[in-house]
Amino acid sequence: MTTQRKAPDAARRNEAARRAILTAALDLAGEVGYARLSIEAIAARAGAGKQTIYRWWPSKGAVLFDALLMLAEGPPDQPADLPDTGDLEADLKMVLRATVAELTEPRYSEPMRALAIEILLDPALAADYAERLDEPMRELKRRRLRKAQEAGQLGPGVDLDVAVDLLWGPLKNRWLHREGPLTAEFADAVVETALNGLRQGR
Amino acid sequence: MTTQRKAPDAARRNEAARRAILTAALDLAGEVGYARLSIEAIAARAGAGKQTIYRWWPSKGAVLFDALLMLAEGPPDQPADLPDTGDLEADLKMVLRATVAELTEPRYSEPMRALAIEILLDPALAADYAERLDEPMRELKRRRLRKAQEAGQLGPGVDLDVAVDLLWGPLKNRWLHREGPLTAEFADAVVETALNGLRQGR
DNA sequence: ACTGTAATACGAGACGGTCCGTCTCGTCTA
DNA sequence: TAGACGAGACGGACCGTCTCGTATTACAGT
Repeated sequence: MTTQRKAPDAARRNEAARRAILTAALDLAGEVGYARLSIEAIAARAGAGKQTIYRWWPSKGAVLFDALLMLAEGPPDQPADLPDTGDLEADLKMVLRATVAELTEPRYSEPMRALAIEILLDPALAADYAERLDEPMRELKRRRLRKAQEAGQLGPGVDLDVAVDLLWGPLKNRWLHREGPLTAEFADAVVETALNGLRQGR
Repeated sequence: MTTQRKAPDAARRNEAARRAILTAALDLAGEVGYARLSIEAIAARAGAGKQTIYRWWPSKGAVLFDALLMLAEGPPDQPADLPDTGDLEADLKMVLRATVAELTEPRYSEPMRALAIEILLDPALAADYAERLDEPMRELKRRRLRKAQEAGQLGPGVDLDVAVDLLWGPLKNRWLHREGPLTAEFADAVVETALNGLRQGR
């Protein structure tokens, strides 16, 4: 058995300290970016001891992850499914535009970029993120595309994972690598081009 | 005027030290990955003083960049253009498969991932990389696609930058985020799906 | 319910460690 | 003889662990 460092007692946890730490992490990530985001700075800003952070989170990335989850919990608008009006192109444009808006929103953008970078460096965090957020989201996307495929709106030979990569990959790339303007127009162009194919154009 | 720290005399540069440093950086990146790659370790491995590194490179990422350029200079197979046999699909598959092979090659993969991460953290390095490698490569890709478009093999409304993102973006994503197996089959699927569009399937 | 007690999370910060980027040193070489 | 070189000392930033009192909390026993 793994010699488990005695687990802290969740019942006695200080909720105010938890929120202060997550808020400080979010604010600092937005202000100074990933490169200068340190646990010491988070603790100082939150008025917390470093040990309080190390007691409840395994890494800086885990703090950021929780902080972003907290931020997303404001309005509990967690959609159980992607929109399905029957018009695949319109639905995809709506979803990708929403993704663009989210990735462009200043309050989210820098902390999310910091988290994305941390994920590249930390396999454990990557696994956690994949399990709790990425894979569920991908499953929603696959499901919507599968329904379209069953309705004959998608070629029967299309690999749904490839389709997801084709639609969402370009957005993620532009965002993470700051390779170009991330606009609703770009989202629309990606959807149209992916659906119709390069041969056919828009 | 910017108070320029007096530039070192390139004529007196020790070529052996330069090569030792670049080789050490490459080896260390492959062995311990980005997270534990330090300038101190590079200097120690190369038998060089730290100052020698700081004298000639502005950052750890710049060393990695030069190291990879050195590695790529073995066989000077720099293609001035992407292949054009007239068969766009076959040409694209060939190029994307080559990209997959390169990103999969153990000797390149880890150092390139380390460089990619460094680029995310260092705007100056990002600009340098974009100017010296990424933008020229993108221009080659656009050029090949433009010829296809002029030959009527690509829809006239297709934005060539979107097309490049659609074709190469999914590969880059899978590679950097280790999101799935990076195989020739995946490259082929991306090319086929992007060309024919999701509606049409393969 | 009330209160006493034992447990423990908390803020603060000291500690040794790694790595940073700068700065001397002699030494060697072009 | 000027300047690059290897070596490494230096102060500083953070790391992750630890040890302090202090303050809260869960859980008695009445």
